[in-house]
Amino acid sequence: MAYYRRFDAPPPDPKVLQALTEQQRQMQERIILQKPDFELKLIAGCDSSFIGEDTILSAFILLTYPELEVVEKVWHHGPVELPYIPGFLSFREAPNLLKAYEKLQQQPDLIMVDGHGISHPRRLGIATHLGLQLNKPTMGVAKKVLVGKYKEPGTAKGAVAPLEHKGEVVANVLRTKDNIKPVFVSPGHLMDLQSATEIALNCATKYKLPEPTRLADHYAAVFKKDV
DNA sequence: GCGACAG
DNA sequence: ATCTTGTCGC
Repeated sequence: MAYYRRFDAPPPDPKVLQALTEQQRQMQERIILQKPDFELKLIAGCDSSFIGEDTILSAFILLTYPELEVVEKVWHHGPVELPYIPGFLSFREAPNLLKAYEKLQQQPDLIMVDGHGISHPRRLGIATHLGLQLNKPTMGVAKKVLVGKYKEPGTAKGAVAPLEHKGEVVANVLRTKDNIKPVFVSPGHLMDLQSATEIALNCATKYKLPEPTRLADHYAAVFKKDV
């Protein structure tokens, strides 16, 4: 996939891009998509926000499942090294996410990431990337499509439509709230599409975003005021 | 050749 | 992601 950049941003170094692509090709072989082999009791949601141009703040919110009660909130902020390039988001955000993750007292059974899992040009969205690095089950919930085609799902909460890319169903377009734009749910690692979709829907209360990522998004903004 | 492109 | 006002609708 060709990358694009904002008209005023400096072009990414082709050599760096090539190296990152190669790294993704290697990670791709380690991806495991399977029915979850755990009982989901604790689920974490994570998200990052930016402070200015070169500082990133990542938050992890730990919730019980299926009650969805918050039991932990942690965050970490630091410098970012790379610019945002579609298809290479994980290299920009994962380092800081890992540091935030280490601050959790309890380990989640599953991590819900704000972004894509395998619904990515090389099946290595940030959710998958993070899952591989942590060797933890992950799934992605993205607000916009990155690759693939789909037909609009029905307008009622719970309606789903497959997102296909290169002949594979890589995500489900899921309506999490009546008459509201759907989200894109994909497995990250040690997870499967069916389970990820069910979990996303079970975590959808009265908002578009399922609670784990919605709260991570919310608190990332709140924590920003503390730095 | 012309679009499209997570956060 | 972020920069930003008012505004339409439940």
